[in-house]
Amino acid sequence: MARKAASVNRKEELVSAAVDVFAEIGYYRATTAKVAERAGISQPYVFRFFATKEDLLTEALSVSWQRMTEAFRAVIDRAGADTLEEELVEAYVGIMEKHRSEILLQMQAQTIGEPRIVETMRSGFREVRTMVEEAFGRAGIADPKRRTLLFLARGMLCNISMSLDLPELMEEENV
Amino acid sequence: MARKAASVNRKEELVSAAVDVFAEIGYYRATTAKVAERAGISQPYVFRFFATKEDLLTEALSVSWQRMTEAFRAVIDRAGADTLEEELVEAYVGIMEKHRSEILLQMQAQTIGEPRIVETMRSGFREVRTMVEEAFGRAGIADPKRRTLLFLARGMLCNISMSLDLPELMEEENV
DNA sequence: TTGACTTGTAATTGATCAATCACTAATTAA
DNA sequence: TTAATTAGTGATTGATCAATTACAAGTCAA
Repeated sequence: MARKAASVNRKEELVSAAVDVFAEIGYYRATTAKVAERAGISQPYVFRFFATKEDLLTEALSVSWQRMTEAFRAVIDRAGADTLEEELVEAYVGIMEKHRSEILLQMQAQTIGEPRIVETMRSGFREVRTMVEEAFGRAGIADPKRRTLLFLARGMLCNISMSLDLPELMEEENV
Repeated sequence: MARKAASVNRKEELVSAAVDVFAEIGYYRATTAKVAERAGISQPYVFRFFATKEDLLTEALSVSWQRMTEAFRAVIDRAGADTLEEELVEAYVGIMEKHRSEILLQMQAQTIGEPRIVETMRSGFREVRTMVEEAFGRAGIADPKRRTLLFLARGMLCNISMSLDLPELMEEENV
C-alpha cells in the first residue's frame, strides 16, 4: 500500500501547487508546466492525475471549500452562543491569512463561467450559508437569515480588501 | 471635424464591445479578434486605438467606474437625507441590471494582478467609498464610516449573487 | 492633381500551451 | 527470473492568439 499512499500525496501536492500558481498569476495565465514545476513533477504527468486543466481547477476549488466548511464546522461545534459570530469571523480571517491563495482562487472562480466551476462555487456558497444560518438560529441570534447575509457580505468585502490591498475596507472598529 | 467625431465613436464602440466580450467569456479567453468582430472592425485595427490588449482592458474598466461614480453622484446631488442610502442601493441595482457586463468585468479585475489594473480598481473603489461616506456624513447618518462599509459589503454580495445566480443572497427583506 | 494624411484590411509571425505519444526505469507478484 | 504493472519523462503536435507588416482606398489641403 505504500505505492498508493505515495500517489495520494503526489496528487495532493499537485492540487496544492495548482492552488498557489493559479492564485498567483491567474488560472488562464497559469500553465500546466508551471504547476508541474511547482509540484516537482513533469508537465505531462499532471495529466495522469487530471484529464484536463479544468478538472484540476475543480479539484483545487473543492479542496478550498472543504477547508472553509471544516473550519466553520469546528467553530460551530465548539463556540458558545454569545461568541459564535465573533469566532466565525476569526476563523475566516485565519483562513485568509494562512490560505490566501485559496481565497484568491475562489474569487477568480466567481467569474469563470464554466458550468462545472459555477456549480462548485454555488454548492460551496450554499453549504456555508446554510451551516451559518442554522448555527445562528440554534444560538438564538435574532434574525439569523439577515445576520448570515451580513456575515457573508462582510466576508466578500474582506476578500477585496485583501486582493486589492485596501486595508481601509477592513477597519476593525467598523465591523 | 466629422472625421474626428467618427473616430471617437469607433473607439467608444470598441471599448463597449470589449466590455461585453470580456465579461461574457473572461478577459484572458477573449481574443482581440472576437472583440473586433463584435465592434464591427478588423482585428488589427484594434491596435490602432490601443497599443495592447491590457490598455483596452484598462480603458474598459475606467469607463465602468465612471458610469458608477456618475450614477452615485447624481443620486447624492438629488436625494434627500432620509432616502439617500435607499436610492444609492437602487442606483446600484439599476447598474447591475443595465450594465451587467461592467460589473462582471470589475469582478474579474479584482483578481487580475497586473499593476495598472490593480491601480484602476483601487482608485475606483476609493472614489466610491469617499463619495458615499461624505454624503452619509452630510446627511447626518449615524456612524457614516461603518454604514459606508456595510453598503459596499452588500454591493459585493449582490455581485456574487448575480454572477453565480444565487438569488437567495439578495433577498430584499433581509437588506 | 498631386502629395500627404487618414482609415482600414489581409496576411503573417513568433510565441505559447494543453494534451498526446512514445518511451524508460522502477516495483511487484508468480 | 521473468512478465506485468506502475511511475515517470522527453519530444512533439495542433491550435490559438497578440501583435506586426505591408498594403489599398479614401479624404483633403495647396
